[in-house]
Amino acid sequence: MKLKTKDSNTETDILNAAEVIFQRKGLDGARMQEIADEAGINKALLHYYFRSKQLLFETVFHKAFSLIAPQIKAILDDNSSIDDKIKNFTNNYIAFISEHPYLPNFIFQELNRNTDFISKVQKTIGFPTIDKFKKQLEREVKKGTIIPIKAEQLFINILALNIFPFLAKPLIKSITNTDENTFNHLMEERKTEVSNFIINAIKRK
Amino acid sequence: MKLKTKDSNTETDILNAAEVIFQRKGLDGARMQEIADEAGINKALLHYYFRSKQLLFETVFHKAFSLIAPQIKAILDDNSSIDDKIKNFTNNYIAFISEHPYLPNFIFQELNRNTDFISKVQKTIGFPTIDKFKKQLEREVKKGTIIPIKAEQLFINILALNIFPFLAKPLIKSITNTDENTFNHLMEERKTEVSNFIINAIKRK
DNA sequence: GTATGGTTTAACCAAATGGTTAACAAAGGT
DNA sequence: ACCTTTGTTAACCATTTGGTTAAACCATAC
Repeated sequence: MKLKTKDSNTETDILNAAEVIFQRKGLDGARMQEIADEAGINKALLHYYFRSKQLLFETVFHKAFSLIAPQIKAILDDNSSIDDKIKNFTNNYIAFISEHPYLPNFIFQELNRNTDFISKVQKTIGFPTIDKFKKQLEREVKKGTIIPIKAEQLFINILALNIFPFLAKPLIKSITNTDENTFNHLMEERKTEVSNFIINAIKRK
Repeated sequence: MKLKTKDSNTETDILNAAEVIFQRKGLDGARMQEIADEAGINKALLHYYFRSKQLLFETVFHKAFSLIAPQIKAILDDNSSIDDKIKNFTNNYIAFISEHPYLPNFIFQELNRNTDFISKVQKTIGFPTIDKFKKQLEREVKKGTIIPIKAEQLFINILALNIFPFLAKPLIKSITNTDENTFNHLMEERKTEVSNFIINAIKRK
């Protein structure tokens, strides 16, 4: 028998369980019964609290996306220097994902499967645009501290180098023939490796 | 009524249809009936030719993976210089994916969902390891033409910068506020942008 | 022509799945 | 004590889904 403490009510139990199952199996692969089991409750309760699978899923997705959005916002809307943005994002993001390894896959997969999610989420979350970053970068390029590069391309590169390894984990582990520990060690190294790489790439010679 | 030409038999019709549906919806999201409709045949024929959904899926996945594997192999096992490897892969891969935009998502998603796929595929396809590339890179680093960097990290970076934009397409389009055409144009630019970026990053100053 | 073999289909089936219902339990207010 | 609201459950339901079957179709060989 499950005892409820003050901070463990059924609703958050369900959300936590749904998070685990959806991130592991995706929207289509997840079973409502499986989520109920994971939460240790009756299946009908899922519908009592969240009406439908779709709504439960959207709640989970929204929550997941809310965790990542601010970090991207930091690159685009922050007042720090380009160098600092790169260093901070690299360091913070890799640390963050190491705690939530399923998150990137979950988000990108469902974003691709259901394209209108992004417009839905865009409305509810304060969603960043690239404009400010663009101006900042143009200033730096004009100053001559940075080689000419489009803001869009640099932004893509920053995201790519940080996020991709976690999306491609099984492939990378297989090709580089590394076990879980060695992979984690590689990611740990990337906290500085990646920012050095980027800064080196855009620095004037 | 569908006429069969010499090179259009039912089996390849099914494979083509399955490719489309599986890449669009994933293993769990795809419906056998939908694949049959796409192929313009009776659902029972799917089982006549491929026994089960799982086997049909594995055939499609295997085929998809076979398209990408040789390109990765080119980085790792080729005899060309590091610079050429980067230039060629960048140029070829981006061109290739522009023709098969669903491919990367499909592969990485299912690779994450079903980890033992990779060992299955590894057995049937001549699958590259990183050893040769590692030695080549160590030689270059010792020569002093390239800054010190681990082969694993450089390899990850090359893949990341090339593959990630296609995985993150919906997010990127949304944040950079670009339409389909502009996105494609950005990718076209990356054919040279990415290799310059990488080479700049690893070149001795 | 008709026997033979692979190919294709409509109809069918059992299991699984998201969702509902009605009854019951707990909690809280009066 | 009694009633109302909220939370929880077992049983149930309609539909969907992967898969099967038995009969029909059709080319080719005899």
